Amino acid sequence: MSRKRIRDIRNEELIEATIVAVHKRGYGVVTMAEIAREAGASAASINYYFGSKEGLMEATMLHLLGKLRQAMSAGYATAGSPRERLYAVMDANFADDLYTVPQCSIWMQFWANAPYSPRLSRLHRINRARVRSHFLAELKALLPPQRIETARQALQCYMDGVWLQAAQSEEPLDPEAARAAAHRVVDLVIP
Amino acid sequence: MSRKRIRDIRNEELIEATIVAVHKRGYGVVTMAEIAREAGASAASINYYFGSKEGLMEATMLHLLGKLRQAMSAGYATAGSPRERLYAVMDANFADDLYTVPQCSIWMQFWANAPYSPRLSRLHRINRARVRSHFLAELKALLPPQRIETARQALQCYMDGVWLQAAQSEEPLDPEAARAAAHRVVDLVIP
DNA sequence: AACGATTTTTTAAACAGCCATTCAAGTTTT
DNA sequence: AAAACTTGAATGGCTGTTTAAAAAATCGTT
Repeated sequence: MSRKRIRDIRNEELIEATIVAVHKRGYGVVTMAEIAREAGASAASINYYFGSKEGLMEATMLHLLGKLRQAMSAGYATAGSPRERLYAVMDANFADDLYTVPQCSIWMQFWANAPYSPRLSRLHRINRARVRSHFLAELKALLPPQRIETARQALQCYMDGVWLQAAQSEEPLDPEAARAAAHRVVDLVIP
Repeated sequence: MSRKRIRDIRNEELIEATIVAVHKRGYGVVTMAEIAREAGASAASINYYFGSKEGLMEATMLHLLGKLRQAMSAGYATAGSPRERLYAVMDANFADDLYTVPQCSIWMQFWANAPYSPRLSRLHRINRARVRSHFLAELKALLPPQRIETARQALQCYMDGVWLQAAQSEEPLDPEAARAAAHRVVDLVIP
């Protein structure tokens, strides 16, 4: 039992440290030593747990993807209509514990590096397809078929674009305002 | 005269090589030697012309930003109404000679690295502010004040989001289709 | 047109530094 | 005692930049 526990604790600590360190220095530039220092551990122990730097990055993204998926599922449970479920998708993306500068920063680094790492690009494809199918399912109930694809593109690209901008921000973000803005965009696209 | 010429030729060659090499390998990973090989030159000559790797990157982005600004100006000249000028902004972003995988790829790398380089983040701020003011100027003529900001965000984030997606593409892009889709999004936002 | 002098361009080699990963030798936990 | 965990130090390799010297281009003068 605690054999599992200690490993899980270290994993989480190291992943949190990775998020902070990558945010501070950038994915391509950050070193194992910096991440280790951030976690109060040694570079060697990271390899002990994750095998390599790439393994650590994959685990970190897996962690964030999990959080996002979970937030989305939670929102879906309480939404009662297609439009509310669209709101829920947006709310999940701009949830208080996801829409922060360091995390948007990581996402940005993730996007930028996905084309050069099969493991990362696999995660990227899976996540994008999932979000896409969520959008399509709800839009089908709200729009005539010939307008669905344009609306989906507008909404999905909007979400990406907001994160992209957020990653550049030098001040803390305002998740509540982001959710309100996202709702207005949904209303703009689905009158 | 030809004293200037040779320098300009090398500059352009090296910048083109940078675009290709960064697209192939990623900003943070690409080496001076790889860029040099792509250009058929030596790493030392890059430093001779650009002073450093960061100087080369800045020059490369300056080059792309110039192309974008030029495309936008050209479109503005022939547009006769606010809506057509909005189309023109979109058309510039998805112009045949800008909306290609390698260039979207570079833009992605640019975005990801801007927060860590004062020189790059300066360029980023300038470009974003310029696009923003173009949008605002046209939207002012088309929408009541309280709806302008939401529409601007929707359009600007859409543009960023499409490029972000394009950078992940493994096939050549279809600029004409992208322009048509962008026009539909404009029509969606400005009925 | 020719030619030596001067400036500009090119690069091979040297330099100095940094990095991810491994490993052996410890420490802690079970 | 055995297994799990931790790390300092060593390894091997790669990087951007500088330097010095050669090659090419340009220029002033005849």
